[in-house]
Formats: sequence, C-alpha cells, structure tokens
Amino acid sequence: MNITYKDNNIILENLADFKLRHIFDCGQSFRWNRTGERSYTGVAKGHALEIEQSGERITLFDTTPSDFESIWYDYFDLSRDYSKIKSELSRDTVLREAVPFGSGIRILKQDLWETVVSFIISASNNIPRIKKIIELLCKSFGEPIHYRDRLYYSFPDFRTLSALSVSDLSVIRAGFRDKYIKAAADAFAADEGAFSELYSLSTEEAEKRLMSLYGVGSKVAGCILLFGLSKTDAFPVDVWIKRIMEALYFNGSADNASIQRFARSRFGKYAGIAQQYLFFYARENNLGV
DNA sequence: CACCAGGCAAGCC
DNA sequence: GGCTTGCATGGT
Repeated sequence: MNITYKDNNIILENLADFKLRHIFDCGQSFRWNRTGERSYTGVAKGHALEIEQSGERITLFDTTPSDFESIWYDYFDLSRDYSKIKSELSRDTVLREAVPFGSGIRILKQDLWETVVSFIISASNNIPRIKKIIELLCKSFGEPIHYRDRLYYSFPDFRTLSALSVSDLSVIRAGFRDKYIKAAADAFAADEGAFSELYSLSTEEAEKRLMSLYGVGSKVAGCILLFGLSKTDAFPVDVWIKRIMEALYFNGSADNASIQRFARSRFGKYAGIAQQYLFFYARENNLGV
C-alpha cells in the first residue's frame, strides 16, 4: 500500500482487498451513507470522514496523517492480509465460490460501546430503520462535529445515555429496545473496566459476559464480538446466514447453535470473516428469500 | 390512484 | 407469545 498526503487528503494506492461497497453494504455498520458516485460519508470514533474509491485509488478527504494513523488505518483494518485469509478460506468449496462476490470486504474495527447499542437496536429490525434510529440517537444525544461545511454528530457515550431515563429515549423511536439501551448504558457506567477487559478474554468468555446484558442474545453478542471486539472467530447466525448455511452445508434445517458450532469448527479463527463472505453472497444472489 | 389494514423485519425476554 | 415502530404489500 502506498500512502500519500496532498491538499489535506490522504490517498491510498495499491491497497488490495478493499471495496467500499463491500465494506459498507454487508450490515456491519450503520453510520455510513453514499454521498457520491464513488464516495461514502460517515462518522466513527468522534470523527466524520468522506472516503472515495475510483478503481484502486482511495481518497480520504479533509483529514490528517495523524488522524489517519490513529483512527482510520486501524478502523479499516488495513494491517490485515485479507488475500491470505481468502486463500485459506477458499479451500472450502462453498467459500471458494462465495469469496469473489465480496472480495473487498473488511471487518471494521468499530467502537465497542457503539456496536453494543447498534446491534441491540438491530434486533428484529431492518437496516433502513436501524440507521434512522441510530441517526436520531446521535442527533439527540451526541456531540456536533463540523466537517466540510456540514454538521454531523458523534455516537453518544454511555455516561450520557446512562444519565437519561428510558422515557427520555422515546425520541429515538427504538420501541421496546429503549429499555435495553438504558440497561446497557447503566452496565457500562457501573463498571467500564469489565467491558474494556473483554478484548483480552476468549471469544466464549466475552460472549458469556455480553449475553448477560439485557437485550443481548446469541446473535447480537456475535455481532459485537466480531465488529466491536475484532474476535474474528465469532460466527453470528441471523436469518440470512441460517438459510444459506442450511442450503449449502446442511441440506435441510438446523438450529442456530448447531450452525454456529459447525461454522466455527470448519472455518476456525476466521469464521466471522467467512460469515461476511457468505452473508454478502446470499444477499447478492438473493439466496434464501 | 389514493388510502387503509395487515403483516412483518438482520431477536430477545 | 409479546414487544414498538415504520414501511412494503396487497386489497378496496
């Protein structure tokens, strides 16, 4: 990868395995929107960013080398060799076919607290509405961020949300999920250390602790492990993954726990990345609808 | 062609 | 089974 800094923009060249559409359209994050033919704009870690891709050339607008190094390089998981992972996973015949459909997928390293709340909101919900609720949450309780003559909002921290009542949260129209959000904020505020500890725990142990949160079950915990804690062996099973796994590996019905067990033993430490290729493959091909 | 009523959506309790 | 809400769907 070639990194240059020119006119307040960071330009990346010769970066393999990176496609914005694959990264932002696989259900892992909810705060990025298409703002141009080839660009997306979003907010992460308290910073807004517009990022554009034309072919192999990626431009991060109006940012600094310092922010690139301390935020975006890590956020976009640029140190990971996805080519190697893809070739390892492609020993599986199903994945060999699925991987090319999402060849530019990267697992974003998102903020833990943000993923906890975002995936609590995702339960029994659809993406446009999840995005709306999160946008309302940020507009209502986040901090304003000025970027390129526009106003954006940070994701509100847990202390801010913990100070609210459940009824204060009704403005975001999260429905029955509002009490889960409040409970998660209280849990983080009560013992922040218990959650920063999760990074160093095994996937199983971290999953157990996440599932002790009100409103966090197996699927939501899996997403938090994968997207918020970078536990690449986590394999969240949602209805799409369930359908495609049943079709391609089980030749019939299977319960979620069996699917998760099977996937983790078959795909190992990169099961979660395999899950993303399978998810994208299922969506792109309208499988299991 | 509006409008309404029903179902329902990447789960969890 | 119930939960909130908004939206796609199909019927009037």
